Amino acid sequence: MYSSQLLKGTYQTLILKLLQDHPRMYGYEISQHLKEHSNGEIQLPEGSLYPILHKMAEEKLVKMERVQIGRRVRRYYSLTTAGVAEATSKIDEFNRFMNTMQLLLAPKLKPL
Amino acid sequence: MYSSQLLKGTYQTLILKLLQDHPRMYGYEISQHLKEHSNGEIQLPEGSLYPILHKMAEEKLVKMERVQIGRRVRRYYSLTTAGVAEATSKIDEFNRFMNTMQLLLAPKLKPL
DNA sequence: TGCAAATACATCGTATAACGATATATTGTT
DNA sequence: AACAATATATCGTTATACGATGTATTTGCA
Repeated sequence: MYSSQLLKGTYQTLILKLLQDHPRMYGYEISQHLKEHSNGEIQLPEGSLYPILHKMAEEKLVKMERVQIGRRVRRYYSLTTAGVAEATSKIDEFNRFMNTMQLLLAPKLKPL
Repeated sequence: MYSSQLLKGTYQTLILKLLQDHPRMYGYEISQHLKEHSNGEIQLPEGSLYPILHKMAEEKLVKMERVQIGRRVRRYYSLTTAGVAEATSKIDEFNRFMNTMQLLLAPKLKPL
């Protein structure tokens, strides 16, 4: 696991990216997907996941629909039009950010 | 400027990296260096900079020495032995983190 | 000469996130 | 029957960053 400090501010971007690539996902599915595709390095805890999802719904970046699965109600999230734009923008920003950081953290060549 | 969310948790790493590459630096110098070498994208505000520096001094990652410059006292910071180790470790962690993020945020190829 | 901008450091109060702990209920496995 | 996994939720605490603000010195230039 990376220090929680690093992850801060990236959760929303990661969730937007996942919803960009999938028509709809539910909370638990999102957390499992991140865990698996990061080799266990990113484990989004429930205490963080659900508040983020609720906030994004409030901001109209995602829409939620309840789907009855047996006796259980599952909450699916998908991107709104605003969410699609936000996803693109956040991912782009993160890529630029990574380029800058790579530049700044690149090993300094020892002078001859 | 990147959203402040993204920068959170990277300031300490950036400062450690700078001190790794320079024998000693003072606060204002650090903030100017970051600004210039990021094309203005990273502007570490004083309200963040000095508390971080004080905290790192408290944690014995850096040592501070006052140097008289004319009538002004300049505070130079340099890495301690523990700071050198911490720098290496933080930079390494950030690089691994970037690899993971690049993987997760890579554009998904459209299936044929 | 005078005044603005740059240099240099500092702190307080606020805002935002993230997270551990905890709770609830269902479903599948042993 | 008991336990693990599935699925969602919230409360209270902690960590961090930051805007605003304050002080003082030095440099540049009109």
